[in-house]
Amino acid sequence: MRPIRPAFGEVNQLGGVFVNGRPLPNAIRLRIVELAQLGIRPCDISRQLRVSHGCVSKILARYNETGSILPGAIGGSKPRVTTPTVVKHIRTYKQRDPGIFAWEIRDRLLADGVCDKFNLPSVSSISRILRNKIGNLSQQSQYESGKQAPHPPPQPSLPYNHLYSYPTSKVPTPPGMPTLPGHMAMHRIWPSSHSVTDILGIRSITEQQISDSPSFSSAKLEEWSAINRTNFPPASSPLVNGMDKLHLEPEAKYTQTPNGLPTVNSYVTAPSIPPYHPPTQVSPYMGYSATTSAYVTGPTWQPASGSALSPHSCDIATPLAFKSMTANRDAIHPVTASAL
DNA sequence: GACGTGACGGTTGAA
DNA sequence: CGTTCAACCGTCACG
Repeated sequence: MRPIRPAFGEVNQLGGVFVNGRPLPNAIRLRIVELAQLGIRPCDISRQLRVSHGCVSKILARYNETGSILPGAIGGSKPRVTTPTVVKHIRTYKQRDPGIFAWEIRDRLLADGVCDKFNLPSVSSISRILRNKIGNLSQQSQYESGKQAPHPPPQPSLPYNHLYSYPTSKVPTPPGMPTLPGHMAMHRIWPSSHSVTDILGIRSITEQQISDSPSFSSAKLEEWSAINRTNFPPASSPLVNGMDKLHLEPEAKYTQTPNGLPTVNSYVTAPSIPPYHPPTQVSPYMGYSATTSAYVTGPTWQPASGSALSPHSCDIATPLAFKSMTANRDAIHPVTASAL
């Protein structure tokens, strides 16, 4: 499993609880964007949610840029460009033309469709490959060329390369590919994504998944995780960035949602909203959950009561639809969490 | 006072 | 299986 994480994150200057190195719960992120959309100033959002203004600024900026409220993919490595297939092709080229230059190989990789411009190895990479992996080409090549087609296998490479076309989230904005405009980013693989528009107005897939499906949990999560960096869907590559950010890792892992979502409660005295209660099901990340709840339900955040709200609570008219949606999520996410 | 930004200490996950 | 490395995180402080 994972190392036991700090049972109680840390407390920032505003009194908010956070876990160093980890993203804020999606609920909070969502809340930040929501409030911003409602015209609340970032500084007020910061104070209200007890999130540093730098963070608020960052999240809003990201949202404006990508249309996603989700954090970027954390960890992992860039997928290698010099995949076995690529190496194989390079070898083949070299075999066929021992005097070929690295840049020529590069061109050929591109021309032959072995690579696209985004996963095309650099000349230096090719040189390295030639040096390290195909160094003994002369001998090896003869041997291999014997059993391998003289010409580069047309397709076998495709699936593989395809997979790496836009490697991962780690390469959100490949050279030549400008960061996606927010609106575009929002309508990618997961249309609903986390756009506030969707979240506030339209029932996004997410919401549906969560609120419509009582059993929403592992299945959907898997589905989501499949979108995550780990199992990156190659097909979505061009829009990878935004999509990638849809990974729900933080939410899922932290079980933050049950607690994190709550936010709504603080703003809305919605009778329909179930009283906030700490999840009884403990996930591996319970620690964080707890903190999150503290975080969210901090002193001025008394969701359950619905009355002891932050000063702004009454000023904000959160759409009812959203309220209920959130309430639903609130109720359901513990399951999600436990499923993990 | 509001806000953008970079340093910092931290986590994560593929290699 | 532990380490490395490069990505990301949020906070904080500065301007």
